[in-house]
Amino acid sequence: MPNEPSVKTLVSEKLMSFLRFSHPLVVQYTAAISQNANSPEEIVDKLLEYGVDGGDAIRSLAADLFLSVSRKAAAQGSNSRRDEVKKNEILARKQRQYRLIVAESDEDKDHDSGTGVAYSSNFATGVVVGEDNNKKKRMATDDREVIRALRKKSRQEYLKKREKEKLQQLDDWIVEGLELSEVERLMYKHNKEILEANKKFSEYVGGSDGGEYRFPEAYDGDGLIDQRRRFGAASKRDTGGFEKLESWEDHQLQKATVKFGSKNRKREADDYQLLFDDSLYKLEGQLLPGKSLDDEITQKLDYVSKKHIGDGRKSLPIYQFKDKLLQMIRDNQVLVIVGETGSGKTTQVPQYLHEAGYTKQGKIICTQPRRVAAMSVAARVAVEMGVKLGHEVGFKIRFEDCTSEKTVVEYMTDGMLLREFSSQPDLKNCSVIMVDEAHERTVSTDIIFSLVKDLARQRSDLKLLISSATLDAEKFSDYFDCAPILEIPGRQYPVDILYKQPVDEILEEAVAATLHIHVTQQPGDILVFLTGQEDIETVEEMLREKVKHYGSKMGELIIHPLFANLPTELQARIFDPIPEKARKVILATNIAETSLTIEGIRYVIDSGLCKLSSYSPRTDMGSLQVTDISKASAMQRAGRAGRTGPGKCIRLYAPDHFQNQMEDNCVPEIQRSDIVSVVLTLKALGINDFKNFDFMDPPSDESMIKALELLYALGALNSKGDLTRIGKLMAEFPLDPKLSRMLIAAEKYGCAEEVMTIAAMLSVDNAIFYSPKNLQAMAENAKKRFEDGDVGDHIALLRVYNSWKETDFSSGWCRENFIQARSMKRARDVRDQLMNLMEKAGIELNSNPNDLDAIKKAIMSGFFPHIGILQGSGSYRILKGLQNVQIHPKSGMARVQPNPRWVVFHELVLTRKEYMRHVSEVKPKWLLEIAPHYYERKELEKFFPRLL
DNA sequence: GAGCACTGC
Repeated sequence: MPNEPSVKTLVSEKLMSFLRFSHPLVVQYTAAISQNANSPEEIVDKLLEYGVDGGDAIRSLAADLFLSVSRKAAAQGSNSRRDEVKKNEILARKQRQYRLIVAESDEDKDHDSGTGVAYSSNFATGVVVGEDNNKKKRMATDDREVIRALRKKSRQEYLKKREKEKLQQLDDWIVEGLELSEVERLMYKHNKEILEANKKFSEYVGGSDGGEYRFPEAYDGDGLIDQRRRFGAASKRDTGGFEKLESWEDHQLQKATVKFGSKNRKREADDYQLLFDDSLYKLEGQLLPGKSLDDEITQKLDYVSKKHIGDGRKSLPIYQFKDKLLQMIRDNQVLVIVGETGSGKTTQVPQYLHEAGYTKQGKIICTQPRRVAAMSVAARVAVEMGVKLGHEVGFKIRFEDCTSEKTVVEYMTDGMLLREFSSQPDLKNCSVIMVDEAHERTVSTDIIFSLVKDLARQRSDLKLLISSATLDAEKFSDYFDCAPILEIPGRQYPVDILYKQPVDEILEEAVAATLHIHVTQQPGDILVFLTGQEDIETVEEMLREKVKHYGSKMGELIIHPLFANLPTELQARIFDPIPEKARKVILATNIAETSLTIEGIRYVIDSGLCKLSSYSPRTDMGSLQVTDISKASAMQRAGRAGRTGPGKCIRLYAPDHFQNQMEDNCVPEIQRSDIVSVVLTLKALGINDFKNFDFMDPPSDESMIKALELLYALGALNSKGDLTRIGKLMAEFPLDPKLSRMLIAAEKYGCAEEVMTIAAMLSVDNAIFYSPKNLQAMAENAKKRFEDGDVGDHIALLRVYNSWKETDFSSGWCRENFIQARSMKRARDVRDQLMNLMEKAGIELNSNPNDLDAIKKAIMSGFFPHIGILQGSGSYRILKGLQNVQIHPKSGMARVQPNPRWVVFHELVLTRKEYMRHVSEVKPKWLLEIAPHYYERKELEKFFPRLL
């Protein structure tokens, strides 16, 4: 066939007619989808998923696409992406094997290379992961050799070319190998094997029979990793935290002999047998001996703490590893540090580096996921170093910069570092970056990973430390080109883990378990992990009732709820001292898993559940769902019982559930959230090729497409996909891009002051109004006053802020009006920050508080994709979408009669139903005025012919 | 007439 149209032409021409509003980058993505599809149906499915519905026409388009793609593939003998994945896997496996081979053969003779001394020297207790330390050390050394060789060949390259490069590198090895050392000879031999294996593999997958390659165990047919099998495979492999956890769990399960059933309990708690007979509470579990520190290390720690009484720094576990750590940092550019809480890594490592002279070359930056952590850690380090906070040691968080020109050790939030990147992409005044709590995988840390990985390749003088709690270490190491792992023990006492298969409702079980511990166990406080406020309040009530019922038969039980929305003064009550013989129970959400450490906890009850936010790019809707926690979380929760002494943890689920149902780690946040602002941030950093951007876990294609489309619609990107002037400006604001766009547009409508307030109020989530159960009617009334005249929720928020401002930001006023002072103060901080940025950007801060239409038009400039039209049924339809939604009952517009026909909304949420949150009425003709590039007159006339 | 896990710029 002459002049066969290229895939790209087909896609852009035909598809563009379906994706009537489509960004060129979206077309690129669509092409990428079709490259990977196995059949026309698959393409159609994908496109339908993305909301492109063109009926038969699109089906024939898909068939065309597929044909041309397969022809092209046949012509070039190219492999699809999944083959690439397989090949990369083979390479990786080969490399791993190769390391083993080198390590083993190394054992036979006295290998005396200069670099080899690095960490095999003089440190008997040095744990570098795994049980056979000597072997591991040597492997780590050789890893470094490999990395050096690889680095030498490929700096500054992305995944796209990776496979090709790897092969090329191997080739180079073989050609160059003239004077070979023993190690090199082995490498040569092995590389040749890899090359041959690859060649065979290519022939195999490229073969005409279309046979499918399958991996022996750990990988499924799609080349994707099956988590469970991977977990099994990982434990059989050489190194890593997987093995550690798994084998430990296995060990415990096998060893378990002591029963902790009703028999024991009766003996221990005869007095209560009437209360706690079998029908009331049955604990089917095993008493597991629990996790304990290595004896040698425990002894050493004890010895050290005795020897250095009064010297806190030296009694920390990490002190034992100081020399080794410095040595490893000296010899490697990237180091993964695994250390549990209490090991002292966050405070000590930067100090060691400072003492070792790293700060002479530049600052040491240490990132934290939380503001409080960044501040408190910096404060402590300042004390330890005997300097004033803000001088040599400082911290930098939003709204608070406590650093100076003198500062050489800087703690900051991860989001802050991301901001720093945009003003100084090479971070040239810094010598070490330590990413702490990396296992939490916040969106910011994930992006920082990619950026620093790249930066490290450009700047060989930059040192990178990735510090994490155990589980992910291997993954981090793999991501950073097989960086060595240094493991530091934490101060962790043994925790016995008991499993309880739930029979009743989980809340009932939690109550029963709490009471069981209370009457049968030694003194010590109890921490119960539940999903949210509602559950916590229910359990609190149930517990109080039980306690009242059994009266003096039971010791006193002091119950404290704990969740983020709880007023701070009530949160602080968990630290109140309690009377002797009483026991404290804390009913907490995830807040107690990471953010808050409570001393004196000896018992943990783990429901195994948590609420997890998720976002669907297809429907643009967010929701909170009760989900199983991950294995990592379960371990973290259990660990909370062993901070001050040996403890116990009751898991309200079966061991089998833990082993087989729970994921190893939670899905990283970046895959669960709206990534528009991430994409804008990356664009602003000059990153254009998202498809090949080296994410540790990439967000879905779908959310990427939606994000690009939105940014294009907002005018942040031009048709080439480059950042526009407006886009650059938008990236400056620490806001959702829709809010930034609205803010920038406000100047034009003469109401920048007002819109600034609204943006600030909207960006402090939904925690402005609160209504206590007993005073609901009053709270409702108070709220209604701001909604007077059915002005819409946006204007109501503006009124709230301005009224508060008139009372000179009074907290008393907040209390009277059922408004959360905490949120208001935050809104004020955000507003101040926005004002500074607006001034810096040269945007005029004009004001027109009475022209509500102008304000709404400014809002629409950012939120024109969020338009709902009233349907006959009383529900609303999203203009550029298919969902039917309703006005959230908490919105002031919900009770307006007749219902407004056209509304703009801030966001969609899925709770009991699909709701629009923060709604205001708008006029349809504004749409044509503000977003003529997005809506066509014809399209709008369909709904409301007369209004246009 | 419903409900807000937790962070961060």
